[in-house]
Amino acid sequence: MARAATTSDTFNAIAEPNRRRILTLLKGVERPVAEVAGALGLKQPATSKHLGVLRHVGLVYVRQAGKQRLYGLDARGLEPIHEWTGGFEQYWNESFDRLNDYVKELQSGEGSKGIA
Amino acid sequence: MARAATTSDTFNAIAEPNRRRILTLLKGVERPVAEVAGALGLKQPATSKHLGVLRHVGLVYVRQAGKQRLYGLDARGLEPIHEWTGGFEQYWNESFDRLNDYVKELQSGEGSKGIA
DNA sequence: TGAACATTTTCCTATATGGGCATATGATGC
DNA sequence: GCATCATATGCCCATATAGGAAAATGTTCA
Repeated sequence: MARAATTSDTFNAIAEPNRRRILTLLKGVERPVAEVAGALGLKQPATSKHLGVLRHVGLVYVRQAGKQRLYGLDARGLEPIHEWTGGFEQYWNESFDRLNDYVKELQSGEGSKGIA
Repeated sequence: MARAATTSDTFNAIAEPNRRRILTLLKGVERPVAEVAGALGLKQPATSKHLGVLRHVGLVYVRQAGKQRLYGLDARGLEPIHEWTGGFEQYWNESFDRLNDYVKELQSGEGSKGIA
């Protein structure tokens, strides 16, 4: 089984670097596809597909403005991810100490293999 | 070009649901591979591969303990993601208002196509 | 050294992806 | 309706995955 469809999972949607760049580009500003494409250095069709994925997971909305379609940010979908990672906050501080202890253990001799 | 290798990008590493479950399982507890596999309902080799990916991006460390290899959480790699999503916090509140305005605009008649 | 346990690695398959190109669809204004 | 601009879709390719099965490697202990 391959990975879960990017179109249904926000984590997967933002796993693609260009899509993260798009979200950043849309902070506070609505932009037409061509403009996003230019900023990314991608062809318009590729950009359109990325926007489509972001739209499917709801991170972006579109509205018609004349001949153009303006894409805008709907960041609400990022909150769950922020919360999920936030649930590890207590550990990424603690990690330092624990790993330091582990390194010390290695240096004192009886550790087994390499770290990481 | 396909997506950046999951082995080098934390965003990509946590895009896989089972890997997220693994990280959760390792909160505050080191566990041997077999135990993780049991909890996930995956075969041991598949689990080993997921742990390998997490190890490559540094979200997990291993240490030998007798015949077993105990995996532990190193959550530091999640902080950048927390920060990245945090950079959108001001927008996921604002989004409500903006989208509400948009919806109102649609209902009042002159909007163009569908939302989202 | 050899047996037994724990985990990793290799090989294989079905599937999903990103991007390019060419083309279809949609929207505007005449 | 028609020509034109803006975007979306269909098709193709090279590549990356997840997971299974089988075999290889590593570790402990007698």
